[in-house]
Amino acid sequence: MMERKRTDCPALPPGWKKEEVIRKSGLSAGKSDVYYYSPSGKKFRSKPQLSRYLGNTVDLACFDFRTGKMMPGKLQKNKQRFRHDPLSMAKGGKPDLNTALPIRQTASIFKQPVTKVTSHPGNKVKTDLQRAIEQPKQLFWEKRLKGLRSSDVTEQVLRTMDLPKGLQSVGPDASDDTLLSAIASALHMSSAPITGQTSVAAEKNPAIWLNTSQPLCKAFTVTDEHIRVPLFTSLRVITIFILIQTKNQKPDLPQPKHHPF
DNA sequence: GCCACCGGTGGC
DNA sequence: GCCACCGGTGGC
Repeated sequence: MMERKRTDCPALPPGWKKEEVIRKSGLSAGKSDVYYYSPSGKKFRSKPQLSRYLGNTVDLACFDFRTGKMMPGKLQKNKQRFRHDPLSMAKGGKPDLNTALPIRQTASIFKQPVTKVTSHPGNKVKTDLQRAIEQPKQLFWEKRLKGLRSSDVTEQVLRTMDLPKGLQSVGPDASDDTLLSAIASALHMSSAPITGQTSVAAEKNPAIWLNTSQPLCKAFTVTDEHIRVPLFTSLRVITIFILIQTKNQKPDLPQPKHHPF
């Protein structure tokens, strides 16, 4: 039997292999089928099947099953509709109770769900539709960014950016270090305006009042003075403020595809 | 019973 | 018309 090669597939986690098999006979002779093999050897013959298996751990939205590559930009046609969207509901779907685990916010390019810890496995979860629709979020996830440093090609650690005047962080164990990362992340991950935490109560009891769609940063206003800051202090500080301003004016700016860290 | 392989078809 | 997806089955 001819040896068919299973090749590594860099778009998938380590250990996954891709195989292409040419049809030898029949009406479809000459066409090919693409299969994937998990590290444990399980065979997959379609994207939906792969998607069901990988769940939240890998985002296959841009994954092209035939070529095995991520195709950024044009999101691959996504027949997988969410069960709470209007189109699916019209077709008689049931609301999604959304028990899927949220994605861990890390610097890794692989998306990992948070770890579920169940102290009483026998307990039934009460359904609360209102709550079930919104995706749970990790509070204070920016703390993970602490201590991350960027370096140049020679692995020389780059000097950290100076913080713009007037920025203050919010929450336990907050530092300038994480504040900068938090703002940079917010700029990259959301197309909404970045305002910081506008609720005063967030400072007293962040666990309850924190706005999870905003970085752990006290509310701030960008002034002309910020932008007129002398050039030598830091070009990048100016860049960050211009980014904030631009974004607040035009929420539709195209966003970078990659996390900054 | 398993699975490699090709057919059939729904959705575009 | 094409093709992604998956059903069905022949050969083991």
